[in-house]
Amino acid sequence: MRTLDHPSRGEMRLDAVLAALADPVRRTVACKLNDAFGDHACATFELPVSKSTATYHFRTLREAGVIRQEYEGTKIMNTLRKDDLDARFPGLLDAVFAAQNIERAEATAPEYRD
Amino acid sequence: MRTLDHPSRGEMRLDAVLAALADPVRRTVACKLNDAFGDHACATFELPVSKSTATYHFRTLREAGVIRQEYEGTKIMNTLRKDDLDARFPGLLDAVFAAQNIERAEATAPEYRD
DNA sequence: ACCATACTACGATGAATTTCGTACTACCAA
DNA sequence: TTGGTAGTACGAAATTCATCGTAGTATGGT
Repeated sequence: MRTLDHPSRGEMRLDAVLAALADPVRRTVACKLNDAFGDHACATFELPVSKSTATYHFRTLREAGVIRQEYEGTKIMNTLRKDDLDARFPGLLDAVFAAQNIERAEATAPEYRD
Repeated sequence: MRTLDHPSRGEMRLDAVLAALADPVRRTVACKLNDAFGDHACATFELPVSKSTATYHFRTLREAGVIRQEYEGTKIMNTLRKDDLDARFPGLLDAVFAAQNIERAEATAPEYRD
């Protein structure tokens, strides 16, 4: 059985979490996991990068503690570590997702902001 | 009179804000501006980097919209753009500062976390 | 006018990040 | 057992980032 290393709550570092979420590809992954319920295999994300680059981004998210990755047969199921993140850095994840939704809304709607 | 460019609220990008705050030196600057009241010249921060590197970090923060920089004689006064950030990305700054304080507390106290 | 102060601009350098292709492994299904 | 699927490992290239030193600019003070 293959397993992957994850940081414990206390091992999560703010540097790593912010750096993980600063990248648009990775932030998209985290947001999708937050919106969609449950687990999702890496392949279901349709990221604008190659397969090996996707592997790199998923690993970065996992090592920062943002997602949990567990083998299920030949697939890897990804889940957002929302409870752990909320316990470690309260409000951070929600604020980032809210911010992301604000920008996403702007991208498709007329711009009244400013 | 010398002036410096700042993004408007609507021009602030989440990518840039998160990247700015992901760096420990820059996050320290932002936190100090949040804690200490009012403006502060660049030189008062005692950062663990050279003067030209400090310039680079302050510029990065300004261009992301995190701080405002205004000349005052030969000095530059830095202020946290808290109102603007709160309006643009509600809760983000507070969550980051809270997270930073959690880590800072761990660094000096016995570790009961996890 | 001169000097000191506070900071910038520029160019260089090394480190880290992001990207990819190719080759590989593990697992499942027929 | 043969093949397909899902993802990794590794090495390489391109880009970005963080760092610095040196030289320079504006401002204020003496």
